[in-house]
Amino acid sequence: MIDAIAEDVRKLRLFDGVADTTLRKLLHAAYDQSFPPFVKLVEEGAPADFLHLILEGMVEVYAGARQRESTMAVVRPVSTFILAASVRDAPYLMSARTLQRSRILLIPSADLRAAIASDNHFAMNVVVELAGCYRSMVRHAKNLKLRSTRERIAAYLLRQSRILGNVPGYILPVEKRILASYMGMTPENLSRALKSLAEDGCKIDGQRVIITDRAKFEALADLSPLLDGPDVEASQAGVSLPLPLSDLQRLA
Amino acid sequence: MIDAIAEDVRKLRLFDGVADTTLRKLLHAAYDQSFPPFVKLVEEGAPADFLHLILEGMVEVYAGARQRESTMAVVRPVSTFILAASVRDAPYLMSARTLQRSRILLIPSADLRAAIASDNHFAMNVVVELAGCYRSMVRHAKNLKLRSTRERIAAYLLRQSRILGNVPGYILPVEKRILASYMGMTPENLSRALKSLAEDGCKIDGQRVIITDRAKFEALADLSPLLDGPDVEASQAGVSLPLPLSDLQRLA
DNA sequence: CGAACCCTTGACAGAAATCAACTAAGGTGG
DNA sequence: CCACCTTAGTTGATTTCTGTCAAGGGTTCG
Repeated sequence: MIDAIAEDVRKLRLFDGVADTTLRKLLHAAYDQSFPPFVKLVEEGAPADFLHLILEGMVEVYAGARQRESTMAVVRPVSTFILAASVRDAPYLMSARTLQRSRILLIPSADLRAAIASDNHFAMNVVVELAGCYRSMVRHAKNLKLRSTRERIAAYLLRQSRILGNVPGYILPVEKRILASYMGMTPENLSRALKSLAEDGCKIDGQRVIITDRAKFEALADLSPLLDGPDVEASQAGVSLPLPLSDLQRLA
Repeated sequence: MIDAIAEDVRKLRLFDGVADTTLRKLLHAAYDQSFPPFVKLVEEGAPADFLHLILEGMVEVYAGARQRESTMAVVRPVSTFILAASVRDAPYLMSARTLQRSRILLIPSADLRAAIASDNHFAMNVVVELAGCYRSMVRHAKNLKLRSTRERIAAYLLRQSRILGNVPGYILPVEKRILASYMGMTPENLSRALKSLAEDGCKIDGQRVIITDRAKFEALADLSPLLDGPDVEASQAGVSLPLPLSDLQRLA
């Protein structure tokens, strides 16, 4: 079992170059489990007993307070989520639920901390991963505070295109209501804003996005590495922007 | 010189229990420098050549885009800022400037990374520190997305009171325009909102805050560890909420 | 076939940004 | 020591934006 997991887990930057003994210690008490869609994996406020790695599927990380709820990230393979709570042995600050059937690897937080303490190389990987998570969250906050809703949406849509190789069209990777929540607006507001983007060079038809006037749309989105991240780093970040890499998302 | 610094630096959780040899390596090429108020220490987009530690004074961490600008944090001694960029050898995502005369310790990022790689204990400290920074930024984002402006303000004001030992009154640690920016609103809006809080149990007179009806005000603020942090953790986080600990801030 | 649920659209109310004017306080230089 | 200047803060009027409520279309799934 460990060997089967190890193969998938090796793809993770977090374990890159880590000694086999460390990996074995991390995996010996780990669970590799498949969950149906819409299952709550993590409850905010609960003690962080496990580090979660998503191997397959899609997970929404969200937070709530006083009836309200907001999507903080959508995580796709292969990456970790809520690493920070695990290493700190602190309560989760965010909840998580599957959006699709998902395969999740659960590593006991105590084992994680032990591995950090004993394996220098692994510790360095955790540092880099955590720093990436932090930078993702900084970008998220910056987006909320420095861009208008139309700009946020345009930046998001153009970013997706760029990640897929500057394709002119693609399919939205997540439901619009989740997108709306992620970007800090209501679904109604997103709907209206998307419609209005037609005059800025981007047409949205259902789940399909078509960039009709790239130059004009780029001017509105005004992508910047400091707000949107270099492509490379985006895929390193554990808790990051939705990363639509599956074939399904390419426009037919 | 190193010994003089080492004494101050030892207060930092980041260096707690770290071997003297590591500390010496970190400090041998470090600068310990005093800056006047309103000096830019860090420019976003620039390569992260140094880890910054604030030993005395007050530093504003902020970000800009397209004319707009937003305060992301106000940092007080003794803590680090922009640790993530340093360990990743990546461009700063945020700028920083002094708000008062401040004493800053600058440690070359390369030395920092070398120390992480060679000293396991230090690496663990960095992991914990970074995780704290991450959690602070998550809380900041959650505040923006889950609370209304009045709630954000009330939570901030009550948090300060709590940090100072549940005092009924105190002096605001930073200018209101910076507070407004930090909380994602205009100064005008903050001004009006502050005034309106009188009917919710908190009177603001200039820089002075007086909680007149604690029960009522607590109900509005609705503090939660998941949004505001436990007192302990707040002071651990490197990039964190403004922490008004100086005597000046206690109400006469 | 019906029941959810997502998305859209419209009408409205509320909140926030903007613009402008004014006050107050602190610092500078005569 | 005072006049002046700069800047933070406040207040008001107005516009723009956003959330809310309500209704209807479309899809999926039992």
